[in-house]
Amino acid sequence: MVASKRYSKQREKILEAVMHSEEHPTAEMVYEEVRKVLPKVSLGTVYRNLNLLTEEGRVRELILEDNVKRYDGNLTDHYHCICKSCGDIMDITLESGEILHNLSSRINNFQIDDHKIEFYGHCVECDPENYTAA
Amino acid sequence: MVASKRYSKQREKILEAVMHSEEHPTAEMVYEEVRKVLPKVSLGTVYRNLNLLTEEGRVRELILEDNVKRYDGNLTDHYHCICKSCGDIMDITLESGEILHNLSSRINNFQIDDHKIEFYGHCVECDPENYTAA
DNA sequence: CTACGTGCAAATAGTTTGCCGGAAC
DNA sequence: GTTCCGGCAAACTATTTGCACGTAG
Repeated sequence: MVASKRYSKQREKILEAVMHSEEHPTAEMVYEEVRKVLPKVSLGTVYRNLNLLTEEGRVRELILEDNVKRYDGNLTDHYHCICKSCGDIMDITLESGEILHNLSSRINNFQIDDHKIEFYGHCVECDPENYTAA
Repeated sequence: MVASKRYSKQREKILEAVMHSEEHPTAEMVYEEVRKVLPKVSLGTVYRNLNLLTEEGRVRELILEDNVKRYDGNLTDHYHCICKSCGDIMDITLESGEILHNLSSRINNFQIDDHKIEFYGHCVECDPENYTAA
């Protein structure tokens, strides 16, 4: 049987930090945030709890091109846009999910459970000129 | 001006190893492969040259959920299917590229240059039952 | 001959883990 | 009181880098 999870202030604050963040924080960033309210928290605890919360499905892990784990408190179906200039990561919701699923159901020899899409480009702040051209 | 690249047997063999591999090898795997023909090659050299070849666009870097960089000698537009059981990574070519681009052009405040899709699921070898059910 | 590339080992970044004391229940 | 959890530091994994020597051009 699975061990029951006890309450801990650390875990609570770590979850809050992810949920309240808009910036898909790394473990390090969560650590800095939690430290503001629990100055004695350790980085190890942050890592342990982020893994635990991920396993429980309370947060989502994100691995992008920089090979650093990021965390996302948004549990709804969505994709990500990553700005190649400022590194900003924004959520987008596209109805293409179904379309993709339909398309991909045609793939032979592979049973698809899930998919992941990332868009790379530039956000308005970083490249406003492109918007007139497009 | 960019420094000109000299020939080196190591670089040649490293590129060959990636091109001839079907399994999207990690640096470690490329190292083992190259060691068969150049036993004195060092891991540092493999990393240095994989980065160089990536910059030159001669191979492509792949970052999946496991925090390890992989390399792909297939430079054509394609996506990846990752088997959650055996970890096998297979290439697929989908015409959805255009469809996706069209869909995604509707995204506001973001100029999309590129996108990346990964499918997660099970390959035939790992889950043959699903194919009768579907 | 003059860089550039390699081998080697040390350094770094991100993450995990063992141990012991402290908190939850 | 028992068991889980956190703090700390050491360990680990993947990758990068400095240096002295070798090699391409």
